Amino acid sequence: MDCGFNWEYNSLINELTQGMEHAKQLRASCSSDKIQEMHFHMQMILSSFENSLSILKWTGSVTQTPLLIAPPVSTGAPESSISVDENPKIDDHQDFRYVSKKRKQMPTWSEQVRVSAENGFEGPTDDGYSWRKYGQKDILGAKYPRSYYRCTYRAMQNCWATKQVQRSDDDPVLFEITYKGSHTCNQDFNSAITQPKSPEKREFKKQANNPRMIQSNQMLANLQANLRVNTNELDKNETTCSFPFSPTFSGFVDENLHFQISQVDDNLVGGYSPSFVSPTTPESNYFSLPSCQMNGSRRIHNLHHSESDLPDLFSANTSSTSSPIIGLEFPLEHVEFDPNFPFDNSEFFR
DNA sequence: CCAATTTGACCTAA
DNA sequence: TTAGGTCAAATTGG
Repeated sequence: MDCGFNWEYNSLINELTQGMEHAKQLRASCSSDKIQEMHFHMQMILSSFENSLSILKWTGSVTQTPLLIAPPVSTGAPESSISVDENPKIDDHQDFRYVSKKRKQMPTWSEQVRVSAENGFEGPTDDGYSWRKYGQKDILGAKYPRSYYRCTYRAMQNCWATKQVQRSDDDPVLFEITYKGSHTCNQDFNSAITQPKSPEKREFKKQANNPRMIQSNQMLANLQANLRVNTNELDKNETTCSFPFSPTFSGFVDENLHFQISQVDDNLVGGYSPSFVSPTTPESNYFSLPSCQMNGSRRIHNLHHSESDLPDLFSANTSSTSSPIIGLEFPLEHVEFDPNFPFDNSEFFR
């Protein structure tokens, strides 16, 4: 059993274990009056079932896939481990540097996130995952540049999840976040090692004395009553969209966090998982164990985000991405709520 | 010093 | 040919 299959097996065990735990807690909640808690546990149980089924479906499909070929290990690029190309070129390093057909087949889904001014733009500062910005591009016809992020643990844990962030032309408080590929990393594990100060906090410190920022934040706070986090347009029409792990929960209000997770309607859940795509990158089926492990010599940063893109600060609202795949205890517990949320909103007030 | 971000160059797909 | 996506050297910042 190679590392990849091990991963699916462990994920499956993990999912089922979580499901059982939540079922137990649900049973306990039933004896009390905790409706919200019951709702939450029910969602988690459903999520566990869906994820488990997805893992099984995917594992089954992969074992029937003749294209799962061993790549040249030296490249280390994702495209090298599996290819949907009928004539995969596994010798040419150049062919693996840029987007391949396999990458294009990665599960893709979008979210529209509207800036919430509740609590003066306070909010979760991340979506539970660590992202590193690797590019920004001016897009033809778009007022704002598009930012490109990939998982921080790409090299460390061979996680090839990426996301693109595009601010809406018409509505500057609305951001379209496109996720490509699901996380195969265990960010819980990383976060357990250290919890460094988030870049948002560093950024805020930097900007705290900036009068313009103060004014902007005050003005933005005035929008408070009218704005809400919005994740309900998750690109239902995109047929290629497939989401390996179902949204974890929705509509859950955590009174301790003073934060409302946006509603995700039931149709959306159903529309997310029919065509399952690998919960892990195919290369994780090939690479041996070390690629799945942490590099202990490196300093591990967790829950950090770009300082330049607002949606990062709110993406933890999106139930679809808020839970780490492995080791999920309770995603909200890992969300940092930064009251000093830095937000370069100067563009609004030019 | 090290890690994250920025940004111009490069590559691919359409 | 060109727009979009990615790389990687330079820069920034803790």
